[in-house]
Amino acid sequence: MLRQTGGVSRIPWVLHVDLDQFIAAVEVLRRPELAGKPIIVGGRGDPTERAVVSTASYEARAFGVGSGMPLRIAARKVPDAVILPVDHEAYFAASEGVMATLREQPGATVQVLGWDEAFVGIETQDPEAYARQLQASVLERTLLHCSVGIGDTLVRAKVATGFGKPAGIFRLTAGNWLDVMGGRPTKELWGVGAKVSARLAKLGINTVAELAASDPQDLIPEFGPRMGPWYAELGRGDGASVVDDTPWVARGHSRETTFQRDLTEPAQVDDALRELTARVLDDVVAEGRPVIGLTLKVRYAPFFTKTHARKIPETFDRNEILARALDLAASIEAGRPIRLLGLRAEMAMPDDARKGHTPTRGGW
DNA sequence: TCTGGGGTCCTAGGACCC
DNA sequence: TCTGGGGTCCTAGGACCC
Repeated sequence: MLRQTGGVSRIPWVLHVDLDQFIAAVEVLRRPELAGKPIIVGGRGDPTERAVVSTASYEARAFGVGSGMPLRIAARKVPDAVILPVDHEAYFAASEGVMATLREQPGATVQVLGWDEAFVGIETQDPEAYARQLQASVLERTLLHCSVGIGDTLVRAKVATGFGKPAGIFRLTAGNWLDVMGGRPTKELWGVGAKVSARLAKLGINTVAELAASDPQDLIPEFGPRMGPWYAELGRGDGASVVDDTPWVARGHSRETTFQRDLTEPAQVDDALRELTARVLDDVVAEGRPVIGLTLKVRYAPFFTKTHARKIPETFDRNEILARALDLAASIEAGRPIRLLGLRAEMAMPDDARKGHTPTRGGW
């Protein structure tokens, strides 16, 4: 993959750029007096409500607070915390500035992964120098710090970033992957969570090195024909190395509501569903593509989730879709208190928009 | 008084068809 | 009386990510 350009050999690299404590950092930018304090951002900023932590500043993380934690538990851990409501517009605006800066970098192909992270594909002799320049540009333009992972595959670049935090740079390639990651638990891999790591352990695979050494065929009985071999590849850090800036096409839209008090009456469920349907369909209308399926998600108290899915004809109008949603609600278990209701509309895809079938699950 | 809200993709099993 | 084999579609649920 070496390419000669003007007598200088340029090598393709994947950079993974990740903003440091992004949401908390954006809040500090508009309220500088918060710098250095433990900040927790989540829900409406009220720790007595049902909500979870979106981001905690490093000062709050020192108390054991992390994203996904119930807000009231987090508040209990850090009595002096500054607790702020989530402000999507502000984070989106800051994110736009960051991504625009990345796209301005010479020769960069940018694949956005979320508000606060992106892959950047480049060809260079010196990826560290490129990364430092990129960090400086982002800081100058947005006043935000980021860490950069350098890799020869997407997976290695993504994992490398964790070793660069905060505000640093780290390189992971086929050459040092096993030295750095081999002894670590499989759960530290991007795409392996609690459940999969436990199933791997059942097969005697506990570390990344053990997963890397496993025969992909041996993983098929446990994980299926696609995911089995994919996990083995993940253990080696292998996989795609091309950053893809193809514009993203949504597969569907969903809305969820967690009720501060559990719903108990069918009429309450119907009302909530009418509202959710209206919001989901507004999103779908903006896309201009027909709805081909509905999924109703119900979380019963204390913590048990059920989904009900239905295909629907592309020709359905708003009223027919609402009727089908209410119909799905009829399958809800009567008498059980309901904590959360969600509705997802799956949309027909444009003809050429289906990408290749690499298991990705939310990321790339 | 534990548990967000927005997504993506995979798998199993039954229904159905030829 | 016994009960193919291959394929596709649909539903339900699982897992993971930011």
